[in-house]
Amino acid sequence: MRSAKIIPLAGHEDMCSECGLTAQCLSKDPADSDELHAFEIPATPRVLRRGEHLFRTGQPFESIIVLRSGAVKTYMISLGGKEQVVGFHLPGDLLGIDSVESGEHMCNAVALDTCSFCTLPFDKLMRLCARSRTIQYRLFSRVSRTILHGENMLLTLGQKSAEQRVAAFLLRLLRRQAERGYSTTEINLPMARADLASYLALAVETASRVLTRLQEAGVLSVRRSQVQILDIEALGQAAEERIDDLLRSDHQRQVR
Amino acid sequence: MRSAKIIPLAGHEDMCSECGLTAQCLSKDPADSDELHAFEIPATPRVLRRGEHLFRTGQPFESIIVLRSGAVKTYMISLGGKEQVVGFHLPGDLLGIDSVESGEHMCNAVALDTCSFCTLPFDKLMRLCARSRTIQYRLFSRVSRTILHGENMLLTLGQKSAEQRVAAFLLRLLRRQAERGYSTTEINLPMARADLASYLALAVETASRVLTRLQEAGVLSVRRSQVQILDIEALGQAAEERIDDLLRSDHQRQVR
DNA sequence: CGGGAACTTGAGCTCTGTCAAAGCTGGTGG
DNA sequence: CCACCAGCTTTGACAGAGCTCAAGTTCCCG
Repeated sequence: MRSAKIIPLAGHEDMCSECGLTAQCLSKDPADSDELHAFEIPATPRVLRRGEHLFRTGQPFESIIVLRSGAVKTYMISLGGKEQVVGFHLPGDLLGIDSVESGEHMCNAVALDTCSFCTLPFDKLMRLCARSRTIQYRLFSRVSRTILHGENMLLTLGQKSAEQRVAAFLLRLLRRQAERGYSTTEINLPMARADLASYLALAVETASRVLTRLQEAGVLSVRRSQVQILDIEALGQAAEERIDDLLRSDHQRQVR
Repeated sequence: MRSAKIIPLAGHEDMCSECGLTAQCLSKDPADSDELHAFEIPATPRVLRRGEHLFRTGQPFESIIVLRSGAVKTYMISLGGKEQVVGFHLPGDLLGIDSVESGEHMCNAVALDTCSFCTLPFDKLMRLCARSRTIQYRLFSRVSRTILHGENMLLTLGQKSAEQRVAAFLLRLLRRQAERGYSTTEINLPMARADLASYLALAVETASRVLTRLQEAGVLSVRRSQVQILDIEALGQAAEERIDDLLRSDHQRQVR
């Protein structure tokens, strides 16, 4: 096991205000950023490289983690010793909320590429919540979204075929990228096929074959981790999902 | 669609203090019960009969629901119009937290038998959280447990066979009954086979066959919704799960 | 007591998993 | 700078767990 050397990010004392993630993080309101600061939140941002762990099962849970850049996968080890991926996380995502009750981490989190993150000590966060309604509400919103996403995963695993699952997965990635202002035609899969497959409850070979099939059908073009979406409508059909305006072919962002 | 007639439970003005669920609900501390009261929480408990809905997809989300008795299933309808069960809920469980972000219910909740529940207006609950650290913490604990359970479901669906899933499901039910002080040898399945199967991402026929097979193996005895556990160790093996002391054959409760 | 819903059982088929092998690729060391 | 190697990915062949369709059986409720 590689040990996780956590590197403090130099030269950034006041990250929250210059984070660029404020819309993704706990509060949109700059005023709240001061509150975060007053509560000594966040601690100095850290950086990890690919393969290093943010935390492991059994370690004491003390802080919620806010991912600032990079990608992280969370996974559990079954009694049989096999790995099961339970989530992929992008900048702005919160990690660790599943461990509040037990007080120790219930899964493992590993960097899929170089990533940086803030740690919000949970007790401080709780105190802050009691003071700031905005932040309290944002936090519950996030948690609510997490639970909802889990329910949607159940629906996916319960009703969709291998092809539909992979297509739906790609759509979700695209949507998340769109929300963050990234490309809606190109995906750089940060995870290995095995991870993708595990997450979707498929065999690696099946996941691979599905991607090949989607490529042969002209829906997309894959080369290792590079995925070009050629026909988003077709991808939507393959997933049996509606594709929202965020992803429509003209790629116009809805402005309100 | 049957309309949900919500019947106020007569003759109970101060339910929280006589709820008997305090250990399951938001606070163990009787003092906090006063706080709940001071915030006009809960509203008058309600009763629903089998088949009636607590809420439906798209209805405005205003209150968290605490189930007091009976059993409830939550489900979503996929684009194809098929029903997907996403949860079964027992007394003490919280319903609706997945809908905070969107402001409207994202799934349906229906009573599997006669059940009673309290509604906690979410805004009042938020204000209460800001005042009582105990309740705030308990609420986050619950939410954390919910997320963790979702992750465990992913693990189950990703790695377990039909037989293992059914066995694991029964074990979980037993464990929940044990926590609530009910039998650890007998289960009265409140849901139809179809619901059970949907939840475990199986066909009805498969679920049925698995139960038959477990019966033939002498692990349990099924008759419609009545399940007698004959060999809990064998059930644990069938589920590939460790069985905790709560369920050990002597049925002694661990006292600390 | 009868009808319908829920459940079980059976037979056949298909999707996906498993096993095996070959192809790529990026990183490392000579 | 190039060659090699380990790990990741793809492809192929095959088998089997679980799904589908269909027909019984049981049970509940009116």
